Amino acid sequence: MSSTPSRHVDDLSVVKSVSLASALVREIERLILTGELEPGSRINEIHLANRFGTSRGPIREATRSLEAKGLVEVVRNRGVFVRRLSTEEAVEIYDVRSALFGQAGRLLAEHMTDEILARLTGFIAEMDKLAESGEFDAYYPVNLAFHSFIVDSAGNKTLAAEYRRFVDKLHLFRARSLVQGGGLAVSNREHREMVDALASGDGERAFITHWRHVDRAKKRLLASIDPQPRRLSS
Amino acid sequence: MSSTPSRHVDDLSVVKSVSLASALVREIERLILTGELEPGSRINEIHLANRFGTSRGPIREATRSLEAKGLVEVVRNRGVFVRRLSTEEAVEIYDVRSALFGQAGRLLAEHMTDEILARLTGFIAEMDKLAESGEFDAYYPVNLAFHSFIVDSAGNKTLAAEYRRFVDKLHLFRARSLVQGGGLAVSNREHREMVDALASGDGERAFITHWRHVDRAKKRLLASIDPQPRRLSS
DNA sequence: ACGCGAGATACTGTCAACAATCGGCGTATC
DNA sequence: GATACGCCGATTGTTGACAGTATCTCGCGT
Repeated sequence: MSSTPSRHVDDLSVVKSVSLASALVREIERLILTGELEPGSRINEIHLANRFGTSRGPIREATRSLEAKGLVEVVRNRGVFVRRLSTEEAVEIYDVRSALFGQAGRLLAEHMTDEILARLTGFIAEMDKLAESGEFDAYYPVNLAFHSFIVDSAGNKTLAAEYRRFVDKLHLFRARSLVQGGGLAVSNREHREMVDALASGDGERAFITHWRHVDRAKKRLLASIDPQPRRLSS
Repeated sequence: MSSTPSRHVDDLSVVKSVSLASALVREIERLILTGELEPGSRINEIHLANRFGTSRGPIREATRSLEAKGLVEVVRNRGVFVRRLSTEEAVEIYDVRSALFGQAGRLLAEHMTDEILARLTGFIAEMDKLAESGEFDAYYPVNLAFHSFIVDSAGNKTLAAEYRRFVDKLHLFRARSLVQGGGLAVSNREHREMVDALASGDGERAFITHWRHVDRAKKRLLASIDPQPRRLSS
């Protein structure tokens, strides 16, 4: 419980330029995404208020904000609960994500630069190295950065924000490890196809490769969750 | 579709099953989308509280929710303002919308039924009739219903909700009429292409027709706003 | 022992009051 | 006459208190 005494303290006293509620949104969001507040668990307003040294007002504003973002669920007279994603919802999110990511690929392909291409190939080389040496823990963050870089470079802030929101939301799925894993070497082959398409400047081709990359991740998730329900196991 | 736009009173007394703030979100959202609260205007908490007969607390919760939805903007110590969309943002939203709508078309194509096809062709026939007889005012709502029906039938609630959110958000664009108009007869020709693709069950083809339909609307918007295209292709 | 209902409890929903901050307006000064 | 300064009203930020509701506990009856 009492871990990570690093630089993240539950103290918002320095905050003045931005509303207290806004800062609380970020903090509570962090608690949720790091798993400190587990999906399904209830959020106690008084506890949080004490923890952050504020009253319940700003806490309530923050939770309503998180509700609109889809991270928590508010039940009248019962409280707010950290949202728990069903398999169906996770799959739905994958379909939204593939659409957005494909579009990002299309947009990026239409205004590529040499510098962007260099960055992209750099990511791939790094991931190749990590995959070969078996440093799986280090692979995932680079993979994430690679995807983020593509979305951020597409030149559509709205699209980028939405994509990021759905990636965050996937953390609420029970089997988080499943959405993180994925082929590695297989995945990086797909990455190469994506970058090739981007380099060609063909928006349509870029869309397909990017869309398919996420769609395959969805299929892997489905396969690992629903393993041919033939018979009830012992 | 539980909206009864005819008789709307600023009274929420009947509400008990759902939180007051949630009801306020809907009400304020309505005020914004109907244009009663114009983009750029400031929302006075006390005025709203008096209007709805509540205190400022629930109003604040509602506005924070709307902030997360992207309908309003909160400036510390200054208040909340109805969001005003720049041309760039409107274009960005079109790119998000086309991605989502294309994906909806793909999903729908993959599980079409005769009944859905009948409904779709019904919409098109009705729009044809209205376009010919020049009833432009009646055309737009049917057009909207047609698109909504597609997105709702795709079988992905998350996708549908997001699509709807962005369509709503486009109402915050200064030249609302521009996003409503659009070829009519031209538009309905595209509609026919979309339905043909859906009927064929070819997801890829459905995606392209649906994506292109929204993308063309974006191009029309760009053309009418920026009369000299910097670079033209396609 | 077990089900059931009244009371206790803990929490959320809402409110009114207090504190802090911003913008406007008048005035003084150069 | 123009500009800088400071006061004041208006509005937001935050808080603590009160009311209503769901859940839990415990005693009672069978």
